[in-house]
Amino acid sequence: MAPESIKEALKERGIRLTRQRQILLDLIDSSGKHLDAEQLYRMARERDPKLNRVTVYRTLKLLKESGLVDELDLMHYDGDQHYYETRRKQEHAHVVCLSCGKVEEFFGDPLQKLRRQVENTLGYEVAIARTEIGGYCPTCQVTRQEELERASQAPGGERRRHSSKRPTSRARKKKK
Amino acid sequence: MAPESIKEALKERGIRLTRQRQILLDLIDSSGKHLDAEQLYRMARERDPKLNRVTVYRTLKLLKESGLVDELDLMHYDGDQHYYETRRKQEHAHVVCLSCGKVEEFFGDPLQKLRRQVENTLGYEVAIARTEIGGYCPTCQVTRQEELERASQAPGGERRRHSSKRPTSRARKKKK
DNA sequence: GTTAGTGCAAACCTTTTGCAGCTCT
DNA sequence: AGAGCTGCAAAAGGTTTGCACTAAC
Repeated sequence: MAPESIKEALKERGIRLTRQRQILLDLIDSSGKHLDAEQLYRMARERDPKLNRVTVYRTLKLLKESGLVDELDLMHYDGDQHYYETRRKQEHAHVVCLSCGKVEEFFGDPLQKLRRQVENTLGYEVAIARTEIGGYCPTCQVTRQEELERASQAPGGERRRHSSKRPTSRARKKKK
Repeated sequence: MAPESIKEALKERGIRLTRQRQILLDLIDSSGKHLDAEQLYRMARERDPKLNRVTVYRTLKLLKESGLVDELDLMHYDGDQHYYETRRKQEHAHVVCLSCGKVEEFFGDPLQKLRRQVENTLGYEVAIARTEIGGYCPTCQVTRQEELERASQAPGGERRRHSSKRPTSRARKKKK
């Protein structure tokens, strides 16, 4: 959605287009990435150091409720925060690599079919559909394969193979 | 998945089957509903008043990492907590009514196709797929229609129509 | 007897709320 | 002028962590 039409949409709803909201709208719309509230807050503060974290949350809530942005979880790969993107023409799924965290988007007819089938078979009026897929990207599949081999060769390396997990989100957070 | 095979799977991994875990496993597996950590905790305490909330979280984390249960958000309809269900044979989507909170499950080939296409076109090894759909169930569609009509007839009832939102999760929480 | 798991208290991260003051229209 | 919005401080909700003790293998 073009920045202009977003702003139009807000005006139409009697929602004021304040300086803070313009900054946030710009950031979400132009970044092209999936930003969470904290990242958005940091970026916004570069343009207006007075802008408060609370305003970020309030704006996001507003945009979400107005259907202008979509809220994502991205499989909680990096913690329990939410990510945001402007709602685009085409429905798409988000594919997250559980090993390196890369996020890719998938467009394809199964998504449209899914929506239609839910409407037809369950009689729902679908407002929003979110599909998130966790897996391993081509690059990380190789790495993982090597790790598994190494583990099975190591002495006593059979039990508890699932404990070779990456640090938790909290742990990673602190390191930053 | 039958309780027995879950327990087998754990034993295989060298994970101890403690009294607390048996209780929780039983609850998740037999309830048939989508329970969150807090509900699970309350129910577990009825069987063992000493069982701690932390144990619930730790057990859920363990089961999730072992791929024995799936974690859901259910569109955050009722807050930001997570819900759990034992991983079943058939992949399915969760359809949440944004008005009454009812949750239905949808099985259908678009889900399998989606998975296959992501694997083929992006080259990912898919580990977990989660599709959540928010919408309005047949019953609530009627109610909603009436509300919209009433609103458009009411004096000055045009602007800010999106503010006719239900109370936030936090607000609802307090009422309980 | 080890090692893994538990309970308790305290911390943590993310998000929301109350309220006084500011600002768009 | 007046509703709407912001900032600040404080709280809340959900979840995790550190550590001493206990229980499963």
